[in-house]
Amino acid sequence: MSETITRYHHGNLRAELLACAERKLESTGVQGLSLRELAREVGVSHGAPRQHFPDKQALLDALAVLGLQRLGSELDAALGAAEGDFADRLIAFARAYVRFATTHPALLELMFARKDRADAPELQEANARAFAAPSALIAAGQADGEIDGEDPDRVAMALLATIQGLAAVITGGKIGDRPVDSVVTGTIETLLRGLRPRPAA
Amino acid sequence: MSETITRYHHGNLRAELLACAERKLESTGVQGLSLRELAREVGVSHGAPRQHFPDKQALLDALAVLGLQRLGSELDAALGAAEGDFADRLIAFARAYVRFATTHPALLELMFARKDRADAPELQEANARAFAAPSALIAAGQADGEIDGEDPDRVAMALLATIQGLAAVITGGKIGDRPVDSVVTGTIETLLRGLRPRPAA
DNA sequence: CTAGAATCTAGTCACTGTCTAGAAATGTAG
DNA sequence: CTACATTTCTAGACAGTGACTAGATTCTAG
Repeated sequence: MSETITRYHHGNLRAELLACAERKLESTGVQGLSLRELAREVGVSHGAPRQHFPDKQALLDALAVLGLQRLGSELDAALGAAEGDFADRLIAFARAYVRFATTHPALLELMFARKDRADAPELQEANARAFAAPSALIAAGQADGEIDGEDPDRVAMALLATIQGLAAVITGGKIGDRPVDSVVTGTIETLLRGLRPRPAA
Repeated sequence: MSETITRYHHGNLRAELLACAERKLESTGVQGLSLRELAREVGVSHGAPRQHFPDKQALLDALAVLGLQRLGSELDAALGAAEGDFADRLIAFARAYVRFATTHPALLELMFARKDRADAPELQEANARAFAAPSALIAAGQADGEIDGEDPDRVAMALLATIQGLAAVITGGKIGDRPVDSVVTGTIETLLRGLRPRPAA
């Protein structure tokens, strides 16, 4: 912004690398992300990124953490602004999640890429933090009797799985020309109807 | 087996490359798949694979097609052996799908690699063929009134999305120590309960 | 038997991620 | 202000990769 002068010490290489990487990620995918090209675009030698990320995977992990933080913020905002009953709030959450998934598909892929990754605790922590509000919402719904009891977090898992699957189907382009929001709303309503306790069979 | 003699012409390089690639895929993931290493393991020069696959992506596409064919076979077998009512058959399908997804996670990732890939029509054809039987099952369920009408293939999409999401959640390791089959069964039953037409609200 | 096509080898190129040594800038006592 | 230590960046090197090319070898029609 204010300083276009190329100093020897860049100043905030780490942040700019991450920003540039995220920009590139959405356009070229994970495959087309090169540390050297990144360094070139930021205007720094090819070995410079190593000072801030010991590994390419470290850069990707940092990107994933950033993505989880942003996703968490958007989910929090959506749930904070949501009004109405339990179903309305749950649908608001689903919509926000799907919106993020369709807006940043490559980032999402990165965020949920590797399975265990026990070597990256900060990733799991960021993950838990991002889904704190939705988890609380579902727990509250169960406490209020909006959801059939049984195994409490098994139904939570079913809900999250469905929303995740919706996002995957939509980003996969298998939705055709249907409006996204109505598909998401309809699916969640259907699932909720099956989850709601019913007086008699 | 019968011929360990290394002839100049390998005989069936293409098939063996695919087999070796699929073996490697499950152990190292897509990232750790190298054309040169593949050629080395099969005992052939590094340029040989190019005769059968003009591109690395072509090799990956062929792998995906093979995977879709195998998935289709397993789904057909599961649905063919399934007995009982609509719900039982649908659950059989879901279980077979999840079993495949958990057994070959890297292959599945390849099969549904998020891209339009309009340049690979054989992939889309293989995809349609693999899901022919499940689609027919769902359509039959709708025709028999087992499923609430509305938009016919919107509910089909919801079902597929849920199953796909279940597979993603399970391969992601977020299932804990719960038994896979009961989670799958429970989720599908819940979803079906919501889909079934009910007399009154 | 003999062209011609199919198949494989070997060499090359640009590119990548990682590693190393050292230069340049910054920070910190004295 | 000076001298030293640390951080940050540069530059060069290395093995490995995917892609391309020319040419050797084998198979297969005619």
